[in-house]
Amino acid sequence: MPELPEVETVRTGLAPVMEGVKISAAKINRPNLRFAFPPDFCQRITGANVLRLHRRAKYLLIGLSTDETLIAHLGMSGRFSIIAPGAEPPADTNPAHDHVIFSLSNQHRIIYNDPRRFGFMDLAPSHALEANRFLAGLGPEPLGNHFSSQWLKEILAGKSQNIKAALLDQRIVAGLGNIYVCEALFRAAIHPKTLAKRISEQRLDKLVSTVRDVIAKAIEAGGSTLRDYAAADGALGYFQHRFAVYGRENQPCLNENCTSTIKRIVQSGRSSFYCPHCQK
DNA sequence: CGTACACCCTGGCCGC
DNA sequence: TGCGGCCAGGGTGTAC
Repeated sequence: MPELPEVETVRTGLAPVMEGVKISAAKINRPNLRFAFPPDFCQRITGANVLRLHRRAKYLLIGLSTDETLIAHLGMSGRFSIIAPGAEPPADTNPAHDHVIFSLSNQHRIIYNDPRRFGFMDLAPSHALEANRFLAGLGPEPLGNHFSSQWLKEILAGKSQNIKAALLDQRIVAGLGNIYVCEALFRAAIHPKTLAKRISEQRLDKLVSTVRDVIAKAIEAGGSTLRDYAAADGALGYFQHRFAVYGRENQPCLNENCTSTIKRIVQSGRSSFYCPHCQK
């Protein structure tokens, strides 16, 4: 489900309820999501105080007073819900998929629900997070200073990949998914099939700024709600209303003076949406 | 080595 | 209304 803006929205929703609060109990309802939970998962987090919530790429990072960090990935359909004291879980989630339940010392519960179970959780030492198998090797954050046209030029050299696949590669830039790659390429007027290493530095500059812009705007909008995504407080994102190409096959291109319609092709097994007239 | 593809899983939607 | 087929925001392991 969630790409970087959705995970960031989840983080800002969970932080006020979790930060500075003790995890009084934890329960997992199945031994594994996508992967097995780390050994003694519940035992290791029970009694810990939550320090700060962070995010890296599409990973939610929950720093604990035990000097361990809980790493959570929401896969395609993962959702955290905050249940206030006496309140009921959201009616639109199937309780059969409530896989992890955290009980907090402030009487709130946090439920992790994930029908497809593509999400997963891990624990890693907070002082050596970058060595964790999921976090090691991630590329720069799209909103950070290390993501630049110089970096792209460097890392794309020698690769024979189209730009769509390159931007989905988390080692090249961390946190983009199918939606925001499609949107960024449209705004940068780059055809998704373009061989990445052949894009000029000037066009890479434009691409870097459109990636930054689309991600920043999506975070401001609270992410995109397509099917079941909602922030932890239940709020719906609304960036989906600003999609220029994603999910708009056969609909008119929104650029002024363009009479073309949006096309859909499949690249590396996923849909790419683009305007054949505006993106070269 | 890099790239391509199958696969993990459920649910919603579409067409018949 | 029921059912099969297709599609979905991701990441990994394996095969070339």
